[in-house]
Amino acid sequence: MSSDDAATGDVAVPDHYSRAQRRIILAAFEQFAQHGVSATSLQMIADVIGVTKAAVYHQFKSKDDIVLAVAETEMARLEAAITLADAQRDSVRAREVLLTRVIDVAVQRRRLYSVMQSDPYMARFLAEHEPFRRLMERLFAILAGEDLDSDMRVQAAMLYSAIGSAASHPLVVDLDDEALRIHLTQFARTLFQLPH
Amino acid sequence: MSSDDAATGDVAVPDHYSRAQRRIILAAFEQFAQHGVSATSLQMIADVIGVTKAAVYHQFKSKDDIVLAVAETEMARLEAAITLADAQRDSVRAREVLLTRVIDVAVQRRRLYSVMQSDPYMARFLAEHEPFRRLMERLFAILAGEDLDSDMRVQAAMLYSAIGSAASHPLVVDLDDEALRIHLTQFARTLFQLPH
DNA sequence: GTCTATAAATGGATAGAC
DNA sequence: GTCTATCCATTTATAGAC
Repeated sequence: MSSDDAATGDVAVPDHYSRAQRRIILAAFEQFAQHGVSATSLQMIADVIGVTKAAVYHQFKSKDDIVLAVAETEMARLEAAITLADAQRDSVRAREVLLTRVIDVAVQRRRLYSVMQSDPYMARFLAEHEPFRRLMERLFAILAGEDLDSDMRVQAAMLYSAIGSAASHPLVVDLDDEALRIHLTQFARTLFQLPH
Repeated sequence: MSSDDAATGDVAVPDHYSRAQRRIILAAFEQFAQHGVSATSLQMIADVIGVTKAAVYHQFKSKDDIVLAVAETEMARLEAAITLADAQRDSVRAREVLLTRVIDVAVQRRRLYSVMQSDPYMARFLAEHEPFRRLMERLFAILAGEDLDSDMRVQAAMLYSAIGSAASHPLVVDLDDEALRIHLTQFARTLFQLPH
């Protein structure tokens, strides 16, 4: 049920995962964010849900499959933002919309988001994951505008990673969502008035 | 010998570590950068140096002690930058000097640097490490200027984490040091012309 | 300073009962 | 879908010889 989805906050978990799988995905993400992927054992995930390791293995045949499911879930949020941006009439508006959405996601997810961007295991995992690479291609293409200049793509990549790291910085945890959103927006807007 | 230090690039390794300990620190950092702290075992570190685990344990009594030594080594670079900045006559120059040095360190260290800023294990470790917290206090105080406004400290924290993440982004690995330095400098300068 | 050997715990993963 | 029980590899860490 979609009302159930909204309540548990797992709106973006792809349809093809069962209820049991979703509980694992959410618990895993929680632990990944707190301890990092490598330091999170299946036992820890099982403990959070209140089942045994074997029950977890019944839903996912390996730890990497759980990492993949977590990645897919988070990628779905980005995908939605990119698709919305692509639907805009001009590239300037597309960039505007994408930035707003990316900042929204970064604010809502905060520490969770940093797992995707900076966890060493996740980074390696995503680097070899084609769908993720394509997603980043699309994202940077929109942020860089029609500009084929490689400098702009570097700037876009820097901006994107900067948003993620700035949103999850310890000094920022005290800010409420609205304040953080304002800071990040100012941050991004300033950077895009680049004298290039 | 200092010529030896320069050759092996371990200039910043604090004096009180022996040659054997330095080799471990350098090897550990290498592995931390590649696999993350949690995913790096003492066996991996020992293999890089070509000794056994027991030899490593003879130099450091626990893995956390190695993490600490790595952190101290990297903090020494930051400390040098901050001390130099503090020696400037006015706060504007101090900020200028600090930014330049921080960017230098970020460029030189690149992927190594991301361990300090984004590795989940290291982040937890440093969060409870008083000397590191004091170092960050000093750094943000200089970046924020005399401005006691908490907004400026947030901006400073964002800028600092942004520099680190931007410097270690995959899309940036192809850039040579000079190009990266220019990008990061432009990045930082743009951000500090904030309309506040 | 380095080695072999080993302890004790935990990791990922599987078999088979309920 | 969940459980108990188990396997095997690897982990941190120590003891004691050279």
